[in-house]
Amino acid sequence: MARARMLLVEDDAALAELLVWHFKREDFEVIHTIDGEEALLLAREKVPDIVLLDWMVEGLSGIEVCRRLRRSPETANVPIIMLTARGEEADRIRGLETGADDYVTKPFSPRELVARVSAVLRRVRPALAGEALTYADLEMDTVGHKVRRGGEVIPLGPTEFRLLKHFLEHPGHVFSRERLLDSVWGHDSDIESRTVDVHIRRLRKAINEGGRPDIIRTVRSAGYALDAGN
Amino acid sequence: MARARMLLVEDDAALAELLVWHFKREDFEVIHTIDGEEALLLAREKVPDIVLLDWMVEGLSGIEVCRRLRRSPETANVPIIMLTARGEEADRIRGLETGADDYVTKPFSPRELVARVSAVLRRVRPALAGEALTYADLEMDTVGHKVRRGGEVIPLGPTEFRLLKHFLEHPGHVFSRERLLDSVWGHDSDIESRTVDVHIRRLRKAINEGGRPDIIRTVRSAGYALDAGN
DNA sequence: CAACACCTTTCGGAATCCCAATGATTCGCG
DNA sequence: CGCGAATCATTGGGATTCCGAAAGGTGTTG
Repeated sequence: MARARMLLVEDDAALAELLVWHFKREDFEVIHTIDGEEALLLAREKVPDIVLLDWMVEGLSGIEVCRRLRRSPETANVPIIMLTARGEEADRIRGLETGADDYVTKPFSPRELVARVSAVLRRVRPALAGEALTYADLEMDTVGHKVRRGGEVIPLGPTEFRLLKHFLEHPGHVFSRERLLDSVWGHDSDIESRTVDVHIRRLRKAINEGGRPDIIRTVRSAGYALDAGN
Repeated sequence: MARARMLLVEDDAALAELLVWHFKREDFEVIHTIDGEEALLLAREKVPDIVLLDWMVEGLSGIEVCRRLRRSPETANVPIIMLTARGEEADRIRGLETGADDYVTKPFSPRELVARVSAVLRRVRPALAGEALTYADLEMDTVGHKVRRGGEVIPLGPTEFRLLKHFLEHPGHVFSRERLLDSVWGHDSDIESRTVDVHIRRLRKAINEGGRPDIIRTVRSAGYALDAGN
């Protein structure tokens, strides 16, 4: 699954294509439109994680799109980066004061834009900027204490959460029950090592809900590991 | 009281004076130093709301200061804007990837810098930028001490108000009772952590009035978070 | 000084955890 | 291949921890 959903509003076809290519390579899901009105509809339909907005687009001016996005509750907190050929200071200030999070003037390099997008996302949705732990179709938001598989939220008890976190921090690595008790429970817990089995089972049950493939591998006489197969 | 506390790390005396003047006019409390080492000490002593950091300063390089600020838990989330004469793309990208929130190349106009600072603050600490805080259909007017949900005004006690404000400033983030006591009550309050539960309950009761969906999530053994689901 | 609003502590109930016993699977070896 | 031994999976119940609702306390205001 994509790292983040981006709405790109840009009427210069060549530039748009270039940006789409770059951000897709960065594992973004990019939705592109050239029209301001349509942008608002698209944003409402499926709220994006970030918006790149050209100052001059069809339909509505970029600044008006920005203002309307900010006014609507669902999209009020979506970060917006303005793209423009107008390098005038007054325009830049106006853009920022309208509610844009950043303002980039053409010509710019795609790599710098990627860096700026990352900087904004890091701030707004840390889970989207690499703060999240992922493995295969599993993702864990450590800050929000949330786990998803294939986009669906998975409820976990505290111990299962810590257990999965430990696995996600060392994917593929096999851990003995004793080491898991050390790392996940704490150095001084006098818990039966068989108890680990129980929590492994619960974790499996939770993340394999609905017939998904098991991604926890049992290594006989050694322990357990996170492993999607192959 | 000042709107926000700024730490300015800049060794060009003329530029520093200019910036101090501009930001004081914008009602910032500006603390100025020309030295990287001292900047770190000052930042730890009284955590600023935003840092302006010149790339080349005495003592340590700006980029090193940035990295160390990020590494220290108290200052890890303070927004940083890099100022520099080095306009090279590689430098800009490097600055952003180090954890800077924005990167401004000299020469720049003070007015634009003010606008960029405001844009970053609006994002990170909206309350400091005089902005309304919003999340889903909730909105808080920090200046007028008013909270609405779906347009309807919700009456809140002082503690519930501060609590909600803290959540709105860090949406999605799970906070332990201890951290909430620190952030919302104050560092030196020796209050039972159970008390937090009660205020959470009241907050819930108030904002969910009339059968609205609960947007405060309880994370067992971890704390609470503002979370609209999905 | 009484009424009010707000804050804190207490206590019952529910979610979660740990353990032990039983059943299932895998491995080693003749 | 087949049998025994070892390891793992599963289940249910008792103990524990943790959360939520009501009662009790404190300060403030008119």
